[in-house]
Amino acid sequence: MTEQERDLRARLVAAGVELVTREGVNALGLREIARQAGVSHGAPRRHFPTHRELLAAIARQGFGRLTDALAGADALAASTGADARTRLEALARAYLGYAAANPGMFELMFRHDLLEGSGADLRRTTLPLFRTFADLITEVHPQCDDPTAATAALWANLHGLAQLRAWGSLRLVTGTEDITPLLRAALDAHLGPAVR
Amino acid sequence: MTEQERDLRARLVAAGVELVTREGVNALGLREIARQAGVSHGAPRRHFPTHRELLAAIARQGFGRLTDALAGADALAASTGADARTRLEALARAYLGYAAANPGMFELMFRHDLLEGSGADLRRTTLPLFRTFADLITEVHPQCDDPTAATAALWANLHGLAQLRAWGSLRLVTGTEDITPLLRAALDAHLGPAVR
DNA sequence: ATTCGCGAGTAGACACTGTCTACGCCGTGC
DNA sequence: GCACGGCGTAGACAGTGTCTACTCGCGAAT
Repeated sequence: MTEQERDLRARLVAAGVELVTREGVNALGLREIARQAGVSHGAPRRHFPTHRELLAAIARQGFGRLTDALAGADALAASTGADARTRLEALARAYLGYAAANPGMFELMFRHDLLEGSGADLRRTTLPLFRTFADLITEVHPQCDDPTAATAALWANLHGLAQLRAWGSLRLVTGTEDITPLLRAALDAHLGPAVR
Repeated sequence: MTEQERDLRARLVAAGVELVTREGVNALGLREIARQAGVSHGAPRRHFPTHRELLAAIARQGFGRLTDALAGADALAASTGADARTRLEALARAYLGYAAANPGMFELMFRHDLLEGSGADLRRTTLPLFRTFADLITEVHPQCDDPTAATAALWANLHGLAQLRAWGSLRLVTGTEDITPLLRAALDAHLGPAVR
């Protein structure tokens, strides 16, 4: 059983991932994905009742890869005996790095109009990711009275940096493509300065 | 000259604003906007060479309203003799309030795939908004060495809160629809605690 | 005053999309 | 040996954005 003969369901998702990575989210037409997978335009219907459910499956793959990237970055940082603050910085860099390296996929993942109906499932896949952040936050801020709020606020900051960079306004405002000073400012704000 | 007889260009934009406010961004088909304005589907082409340029004009209206809302909130706070920190809080609330009250418009405003080509102009319209934030930031943090980065980081935090709330993940994580604790955490992080 | 030109809106064609339906095909179980 | 059910094909259908005649009305120039 070769690559071409796997389950059509997995092949369609793989074709979609390939497409969204190479051409962006508006190249993810149902017929285009079917063409990419080498089947007729009616074939996806046997595996996904509607176009949006296929897109949701593609986005799920993206969330999986993002979670893997974050887990890998955290494991790498933890293996060097880094403290919680440094590990959080590694996580943040991994989040922004994924968004920058996969702009089309990142856009799809948070396009709730395309994922409506399966959005609840997708949102749930971010929960372990969130918990990783929350655990490190409570380690950095032991006497924080609302660690969930602090974690959500930091996550929102990272997410906003990713989105505004993708939109192009950060380069307009800062004059450079490099957002590491912005990331540093955000981390310093939420976690306190790096050196105390 | 009645409401129905104004320039078709303005009427199309008004119809689009109405549509996106009532039905969301995926109701903004070119033919649908034309129907809403009471003209044939070819009429918009005389005023907007392509569908995206019409959408960009609609989004421009949204940015204008957002800027107005922020300016109004800042003026109101300033008129009561509030300090910079309180005015920044009012601005932040106005930003999140606009995003919550006009979810469709807010989504359209940052959908760069729909606004490609006119995106640069739209981004520029956010510059005065950004300067308002930056001025207040330098007032709160006089000896900040990079106020632009601090301002961009705060803006990204607000934007991320707006987007993640629209996406629904904040409610999943915090268990409530109220994001004021998150906003407070973000403001405390970037500006320091309210009471020093 | 008549005619010319042109801006503006209409209507239809075209290629494309997502969804639905009828059909054929092939492997499995009785 | 045969019916059946799952899977992919192919066509129809309504809808979309864009493009191209076509018409109508009005202002200007002769």
